[in-house]
Amino acid sequence: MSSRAEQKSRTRRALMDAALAQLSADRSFGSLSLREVTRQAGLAPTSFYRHFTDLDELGMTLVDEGGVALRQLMRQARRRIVRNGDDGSAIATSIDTFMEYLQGNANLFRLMLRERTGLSEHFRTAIKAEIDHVATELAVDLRRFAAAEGRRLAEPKLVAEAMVALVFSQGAEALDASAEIQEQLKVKLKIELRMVLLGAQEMGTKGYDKV
Amino acid sequence: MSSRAEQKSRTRRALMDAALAQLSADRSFGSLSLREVTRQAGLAPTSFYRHFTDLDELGMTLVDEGGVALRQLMRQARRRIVRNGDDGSAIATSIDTFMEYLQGNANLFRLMLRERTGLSEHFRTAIKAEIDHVATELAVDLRRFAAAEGRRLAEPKLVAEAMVALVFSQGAEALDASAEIQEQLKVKLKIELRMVLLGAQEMGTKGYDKV
DNA sequence: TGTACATCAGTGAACGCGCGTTCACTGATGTAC
DNA sequence: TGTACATCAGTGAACGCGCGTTCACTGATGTAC
Repeated sequence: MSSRAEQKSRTRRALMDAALAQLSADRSFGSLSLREVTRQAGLAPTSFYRHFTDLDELGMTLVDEGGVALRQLMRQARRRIVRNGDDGSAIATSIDTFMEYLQGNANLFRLMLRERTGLSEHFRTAIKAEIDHVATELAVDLRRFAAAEGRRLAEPKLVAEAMVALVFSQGAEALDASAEIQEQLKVKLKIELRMVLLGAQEMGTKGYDKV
Repeated sequence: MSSRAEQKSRTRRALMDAALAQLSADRSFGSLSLREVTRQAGLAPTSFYRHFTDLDELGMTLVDEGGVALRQLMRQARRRIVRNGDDGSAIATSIDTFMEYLQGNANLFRLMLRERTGLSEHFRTAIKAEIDHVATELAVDLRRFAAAEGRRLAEPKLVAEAMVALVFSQGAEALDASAEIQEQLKVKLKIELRMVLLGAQEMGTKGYDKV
């Protein structure tokens, strides 16, 4: 890459980081201003247009990045679980991996969580697609684990969706919590996920009793 | 109440309704403007100050209203369940009640959902408190139901929190969905809640096996 | 290697706009006698 | 009931401010020969 192109992509990155930094304060993406973002990146407002047509385009780029990071997270969790062997702590390992990821990508995650119910249809759809992707992959894993243990699991996709919903819900709380509170959230989350999995196994084994 | 005071409270209501109406479009509360709200309410911008010191005060009033509505919802669901007798469909009845409420108070619910992860610490704390209140009440009910049926239920509070998280997560999706999709979401939600409850009963009966 | 020209990331001035807030006001409603 | 005065919800003009966007520019980097 030419040094001019390198410089350009560095600046582009600086703009994205500036936007993420603003999100870490109590800001929704929709309340960001182009001038603030460029100011934080140390650029003139007009320079923004050399990189993005508007803030929404920058936002969608960040959502894409969040999606990529989520998939990395899943892969890493899977690798760790396999490495550990099946010592029955797949859930705990996944949660640990998730929480580590949360620490390292807090602002990216904040964007996903905040705009999932946020401003624009466009954003919401994109984020929903990323989350759905995670749930689908998880469903495949759950099916595989259940089969490997010779267990029946009712509705693996629903189990996965419920788990993802719970993880994201706790994740939102964990974002600005102290390390101590985060530990408590991990314990709670672990029990909640167990309940879902156990219930699904029961339903898979004994059929859908009314509750 | 004097007619002057009545008129004043009508205007106050009009401002709150105008803000809620704006939220129904793709707007987060933080992106509302005082001028837009007063314009929609048919008032001069300056009139706003006769009713609220700023938009945040109006917002907190709406959050309070959302909390009241949530409690009404719980009471209504409980009444219906009792009326139906225990035909084993307590979950279905609760979900139906919730979805009806969602329809009737869409904008209020949107505010709660959107600002739960949203702008200000102040808002988030207030909304979290309302949701926690719901979970606590639900935990009491769950404990009672379980006792009535002579079952053990592990961690009723966690079960309640997981259920509330799932209901709110699906609620967010249901908000702008078609009637058809909403039916699907209800079915999914019902199964997910069953899983949690069944799993908790298993854990209550057989102890906390590792998963 | 040296020279002449093209590209293009970043700039600074300028624009019109909607914003929140202030202020002194108006006139209907409420109150005291 | 009638009169004089007080209250106060709602107003319109005005303010300074930060915003997004346009435009013509600069000067370093890249390219052709």
